[in-house]
Amino acid sequence: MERSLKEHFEQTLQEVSIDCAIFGFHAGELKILLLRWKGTDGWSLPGGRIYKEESTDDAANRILKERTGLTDIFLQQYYTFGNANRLTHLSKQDLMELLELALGKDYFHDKINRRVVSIGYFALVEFDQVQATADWYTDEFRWWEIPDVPKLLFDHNEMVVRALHALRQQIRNQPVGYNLLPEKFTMPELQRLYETILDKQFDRRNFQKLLVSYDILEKLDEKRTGGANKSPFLYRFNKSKYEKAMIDGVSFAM
Amino acid sequence: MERSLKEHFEQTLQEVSIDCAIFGFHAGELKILLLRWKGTDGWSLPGGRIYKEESTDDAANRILKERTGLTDIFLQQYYTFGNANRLTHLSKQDLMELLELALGKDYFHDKINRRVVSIGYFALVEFDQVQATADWYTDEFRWWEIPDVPKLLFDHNEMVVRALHALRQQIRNQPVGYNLLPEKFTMPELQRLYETILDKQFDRRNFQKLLVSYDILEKLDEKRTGGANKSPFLYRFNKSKYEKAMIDGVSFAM
DNA sequence: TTATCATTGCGTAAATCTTACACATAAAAA
DNA sequence: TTTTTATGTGTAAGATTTACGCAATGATAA
Repeated sequence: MERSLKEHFEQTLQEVSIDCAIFGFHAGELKILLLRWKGTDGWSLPGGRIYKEESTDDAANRILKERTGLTDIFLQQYYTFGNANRLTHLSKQDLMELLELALGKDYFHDKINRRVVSIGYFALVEFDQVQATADWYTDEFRWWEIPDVPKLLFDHNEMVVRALHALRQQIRNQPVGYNLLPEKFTMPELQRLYETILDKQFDRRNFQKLLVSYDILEKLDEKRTGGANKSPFLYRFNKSKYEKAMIDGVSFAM
Repeated sequence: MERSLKEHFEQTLQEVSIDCAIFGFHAGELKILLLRWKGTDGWSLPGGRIYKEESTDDAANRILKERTGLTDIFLQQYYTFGNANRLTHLSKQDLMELLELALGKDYFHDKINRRVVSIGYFALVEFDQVQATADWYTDEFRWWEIPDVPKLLFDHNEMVVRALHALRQQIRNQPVGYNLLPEKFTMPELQRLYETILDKQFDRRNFQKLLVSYDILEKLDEKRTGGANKSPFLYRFNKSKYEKAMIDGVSFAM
């Protein structure tokens, strides 16, 4: 009995990885950071493994730091992917060729035949702060606008869809923007962020009223000049009030 | 390079398990199914491992079937637990004694020193339909009312808290009741279910109006007699409308 | 220099949704 | 037969959300 238990456990050992959907906001568009696998045209989300002494949250933060240089940013687990066939949504042939190119012959046999569980995290980062770097597997990174995201490796398209869904869920119950916008921003910029994430237009007067009602914004005396119109005021988040609102929750019901 | 990659992967192999918070509703109370480990007084959530050919969802459904005899019930992943120390929230000493009792000497060394990632699922079941059975590790099962849940093994108290939170989130965006109530039920019974899950009282007239507005209920000609009062009408869910509402979502904002 | 254009700041009315509450009625118990 | 308890139904007040008007400002074009 004890022996069979032990064998049973060894049989059910898994590869567990973490994949991060890293969202940024730039030029009025929501973007996601993708990596291209070495010598191929296959793209995927940044990911990695969990070390022995790490929690999954620690591993996700480490991976994020390795890819973007950033620490202390918003990062949240949203779903764990464990379809038995999640590595083979491409044809096995195609996948083998890609992985062989990227990793050398030795590896792909294991990779394809072992099941992999992946914990999905999503992160919100300030676009301009990111110093992206590729990893072992990859030799290029690029920010993609959400509608332009190509067909990705493995089940990563599903990951993007679910991460986006989680982000949209998030925005309706907690404030969003602290990690996505620069320190100072205008109300139209904040609105554009919400509109982009939710893919929906809002009345600017009602939007302003609602966001001001959260009591997390400080209106500054400065204005943003340069546009061919009346200069909008700059705002910034009050960090402690913002954090309180993250805990207490808000209701964005537009 | 290829070799070190391979070694790296072997080093990061994980145990992945699934733990299920199984909620039932009986005698006006929300209850959760717990198992007692063999020869000990340590309780835990029902759980198990993932076989090679299974998806995590399949594994969760299988575990649920093994413990309750039920198939086709509401089951949803809510969080993946991966704190490095999640098996040692009891003192190592205490845990070793418990596991040795339950499993024999051979096992516990592995169990304690290897990190385990557990995918949390919660299920909603019709209490009276459940034929509960214990598993390898355990020799007793019992339904516990939520406030009475004792200190559990591992990090399972945190799991219960998070599962309950996920259930409460759920109920505010999708209808609940199909799997928790018998086929026919009265409006006060449905209200009691909502009140128990959310731990909050509602005005019965407003509750009825809101639930009726979802257009998922069929009012029957029958009444429930026996109470020392006016007999309430029986209702049942219209399955197709209920399923549509599960997809489209509802807003329970009381 | 001045008029025009695009967009912002600010405010109010209408519509909708949520909450509070009242009275008649039925089934069992006294 | 009367009392007790809880149900069935409806309406008004309050709060929130949505729709929309108009004056003001900064850049640009005339």
